[in-house]
Amino acid sequence: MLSKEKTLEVVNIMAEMFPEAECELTHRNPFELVIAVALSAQATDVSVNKVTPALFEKYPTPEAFVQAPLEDIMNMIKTIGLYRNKAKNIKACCQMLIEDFGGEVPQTREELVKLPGVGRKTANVVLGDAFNVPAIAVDTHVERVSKRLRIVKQKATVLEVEEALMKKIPKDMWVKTHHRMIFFGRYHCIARQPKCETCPVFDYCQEGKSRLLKQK
DNA sequence: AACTCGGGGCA
DNA sequence: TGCCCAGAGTT
Repeated sequence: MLSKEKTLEVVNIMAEMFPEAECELTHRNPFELVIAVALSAQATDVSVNKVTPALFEKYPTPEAFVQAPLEDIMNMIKTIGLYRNKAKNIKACCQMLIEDFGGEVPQTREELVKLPGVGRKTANVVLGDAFNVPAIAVDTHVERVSKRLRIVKQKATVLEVEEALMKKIPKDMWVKTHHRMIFFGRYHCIARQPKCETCPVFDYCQEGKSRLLKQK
């Protein structure tokens, strides 16, 4: 496995690659962030950003979503896939926000994951981006990059990835690290065709080396 | 741990 | 055409 020191070096190199790396999901407040990130499950950030502006303009608050016709929400998010469950989750989520949390987005992980459609990953994004609470959200990019670099073993679970990153990276860097790894995974260490030939962290990457050997 | 949801993007 | 996408919920 990649050592703590080298993991930190790798993250710093990623920071140089994407100095502006931040959440690409459009959001103006914690509430919109919760909904937008929940909608992004198994969908691209690009496709989510296409539907959220109109959605939040029409339904800006939990109260508005609760009163909205389910059919209309479904129709407005139809292009992102999994839209039936997601539309129902939005309404149920908003209902719970009103009934159990006074209409405000809760600021602990235990409370956040109670919200329908909000799992550990979404909760961690909200904690980090909306409330500045240190957390590492492990999505497909973070998981893939961590495994290719052997920061964790190949068969590690999502939770094990999160724990390993928390152990190897200083707490005050958690949120930024998460964004940098996502950018790195999205634009460089791409799932199907990683750009190993031009990769700044190639020297640290076990999978990159074996992949290049295989090509010959 | 494995399975399902799902339309759109891209090769 | 086939594979995958800033996951969550259920079994």
